[in-house]
Amino acid sequence: MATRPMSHIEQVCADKGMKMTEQRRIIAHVLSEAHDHPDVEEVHRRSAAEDPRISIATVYRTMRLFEEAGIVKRHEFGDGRARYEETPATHHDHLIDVRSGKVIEFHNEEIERIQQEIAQAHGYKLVGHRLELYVLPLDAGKATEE
Amino acid sequence: MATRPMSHIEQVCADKGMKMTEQRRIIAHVLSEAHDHPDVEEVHRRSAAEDPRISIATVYRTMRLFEEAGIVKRHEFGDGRARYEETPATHHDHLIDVRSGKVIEFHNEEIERIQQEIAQAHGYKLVGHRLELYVLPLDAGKATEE
DNA sequence: ATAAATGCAAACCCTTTGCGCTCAT
DNA sequence: ATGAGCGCAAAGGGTTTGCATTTAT
Repeated sequence: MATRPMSHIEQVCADKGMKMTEQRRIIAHVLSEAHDHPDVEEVHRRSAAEDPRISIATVYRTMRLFEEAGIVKRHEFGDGRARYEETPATHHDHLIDVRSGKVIEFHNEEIERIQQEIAQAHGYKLVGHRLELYVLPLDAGKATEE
Repeated sequence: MATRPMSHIEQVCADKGMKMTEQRRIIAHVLSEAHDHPDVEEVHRRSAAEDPRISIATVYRTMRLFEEAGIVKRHEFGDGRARYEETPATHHDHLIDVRSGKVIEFHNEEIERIQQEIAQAHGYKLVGHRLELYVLPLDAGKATEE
């Protein structure tokens, strides 16, 4: 109902000729605004805040749709549920503070290059990779497990 | 019953003073023999082949026990279930052929070093990482998705 | 008008767990 | 003997899905 400007993702969906329901519009907006890596429940929470007539099933279906369309990227940071971010223009990997759960993005050209080399050396073509660094604050050495 | 030689893992368990049931002995043996990355169901299948009186619940409990004791390493290669390998003496990462599911181990000192540097540059200490390369055979460029 | 999308609740998959029985120590 | 471990089946958490209803086109 609100005629707010089209979010980036909504624009992409429209360009792809997707049927744009109010639910999709809202989820697209939520994801476009997100600067973190929300899980489905969180996306649902934020979406429901904009319009309560939206079910978690729809969020699941839409995340899958968006993922398969390359609109969002799914991550599994080891906490059992999937986390999403809008497909980034520039590739990056993640550094996860295991104490706070905070996620920092980084990119390292050298690592990217070496990965390619490794794949090729084994007779393969690199089609994807996952690199996550699990870390603890330097100033908090001992108090935690693992 | 069979007085076969102690598997490596069984030895480690014994050294740690664990109560060694026949089930644990068998699971330890299965894992010690495995040269792949079996999931729980597969570990159960192989264990049950040695002795059918072993439940999947016990396998789950034992995998968790072994993992927490540092005896095995758990991996999540993106297919939804956990996969295990005996904790390797020398650290390595994985290269996964997305077509066949084949897993190849590799190690690259340069990447390891850069990871440390990245963590430190962000004010963190690296406590773990996950690096997986998803690949396709060089000679099979187009027939598959993703 | 009509096929696609939604909401609801049931089902699924992997994993964990409560409980009474069994077994290693 | 006795507490840890086991099997069973039920429960849990995240995710998917069948079906009747709603909605974008």
